[in-house]
Amino acid sequence: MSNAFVRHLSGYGHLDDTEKALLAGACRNLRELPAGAHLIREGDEPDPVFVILEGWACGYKILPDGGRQIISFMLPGDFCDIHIAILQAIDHSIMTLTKATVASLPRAEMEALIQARPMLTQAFWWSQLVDQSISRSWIVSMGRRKSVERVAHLMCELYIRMRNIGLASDHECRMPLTQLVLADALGLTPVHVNRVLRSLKAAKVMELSHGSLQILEPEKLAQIAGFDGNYLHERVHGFV
Amino acid sequence: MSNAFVRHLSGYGHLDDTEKALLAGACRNLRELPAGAHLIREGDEPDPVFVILEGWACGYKILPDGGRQIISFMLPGDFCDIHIAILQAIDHSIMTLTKATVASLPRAEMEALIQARPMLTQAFWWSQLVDQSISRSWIVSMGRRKSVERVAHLMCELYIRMRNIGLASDHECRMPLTQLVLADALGLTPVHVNRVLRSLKAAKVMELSHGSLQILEPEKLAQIAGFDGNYLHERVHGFV
DNA sequence: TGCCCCACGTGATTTGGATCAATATGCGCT
DNA sequence: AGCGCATATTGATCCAAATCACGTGGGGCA
Repeated sequence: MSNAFVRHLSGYGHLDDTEKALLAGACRNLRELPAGAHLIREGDEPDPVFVILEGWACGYKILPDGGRQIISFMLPGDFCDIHIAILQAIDHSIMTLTKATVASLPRAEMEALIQARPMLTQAFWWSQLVDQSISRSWIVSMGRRKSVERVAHLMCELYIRMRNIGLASDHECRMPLTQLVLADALGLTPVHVNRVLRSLKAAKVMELSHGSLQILEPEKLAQIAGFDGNYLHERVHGFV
Repeated sequence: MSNAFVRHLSGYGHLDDTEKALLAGACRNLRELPAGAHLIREGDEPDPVFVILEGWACGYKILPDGGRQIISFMLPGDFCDIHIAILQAIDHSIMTLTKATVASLPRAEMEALIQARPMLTQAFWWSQLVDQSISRSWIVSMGRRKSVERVAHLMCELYIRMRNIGLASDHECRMPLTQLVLADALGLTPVHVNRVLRSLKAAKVMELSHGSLQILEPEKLAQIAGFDGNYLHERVHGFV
């Protein structure tokens, strides 16, 4: 399990082996969850931080009118709810999108680790900066891109993230998102997401089906998306 | 200047006086800039972090088609481009929205401070978490809220942030945003922002004019916005 | 084997906000 | 005082995406 964790540990490349081992060793309570299980639900008591070892999850908020907006995707190696654990305020829920293996890192362990190894605080901070960049690129998508461009952009982002943790082969990777999930992430309706996906397939640019993505014309896709992957650092380079 | 800085230093309430003084003391090169001046422009060489002492600034990205999306607002006491300084990648520009007084915190100073005082790293991290919450609430707005709701939500956010740094009086504060800026932040057109503002004024809910905001019916506004300010922590409570 | 549920697919219609097109209005500068 | 530019206002028209309505197909389960 440590292995799976350390292998995928993204954004933490500047940690030394001792620190990675400490982090991995502090994880408790390894569990396998089905798709659609909640790690955290608005209104729960916050406590541990979750780490995803296998599978995908997403964070989302529900609006007064019942609408759902997905605000983040979490892939293997990602920490799930640092926000919630640190700020002690649950302002969103987290749900698995696939069968997933997760471990929890109890608050007390995390505090102790951070005290012992200041470098870990930096690692969390930097990882947070990457997440922030992703959020901001979503803002740009939602604010200024049309539906096809949004879909294309998200596919680019997720493909690169999968590649960065070694889970993508050549222009192809697992992409376990239903059209409904995609719609809730992109601020569109499932109906319209469907039409967009068909048009991208018809244009032989990319195809998303049976939970996997095939990029047929990478340059074309990136161009439609206006995608510049610079904000997705495979690892954050230390500045100390 | 230290005074102005420390007074507004938001999200850093758990720092002790020594640390606040260190931070303030490390700032160099105090300057007054006119409205519309760039602190950082995509393509520049990254180096110092900027701190805003007086005035407002915003971060934005320009799209291939020339469109602009504003991704953040920076108020007095905010650090401007930690992203850029740390990740060493300039993926957005930062511009003043008003006449502003800024200081710079050179990278070298910042490194030294962080080394000397691990608590500062935590402060930056936590502050980052608050920023992230703001970004996520923007994603929700852009994805699932209609134009009036978006405008209302942004006004609520900015009013509370101003209040948190002591710059708002009772349901009234400075809000130096043109309708064009508002449009670029909310993913709308200036024309439509205009109509929304007039309708809110006609409904006697709020009024935005001459660079200042008056909230006439706070509950009504919050209700329209679906606003829950829990994510805007005046200060982050330590978890160590 | 058949039923049900959930994800996907597709047409017809509606609508929120964009776009286009003119004016106004205020404000710094000479 | 008056010119000139940036910002605000308002109407008419257009269009991307929502909404509504219905059909399809596969996979788990009794």
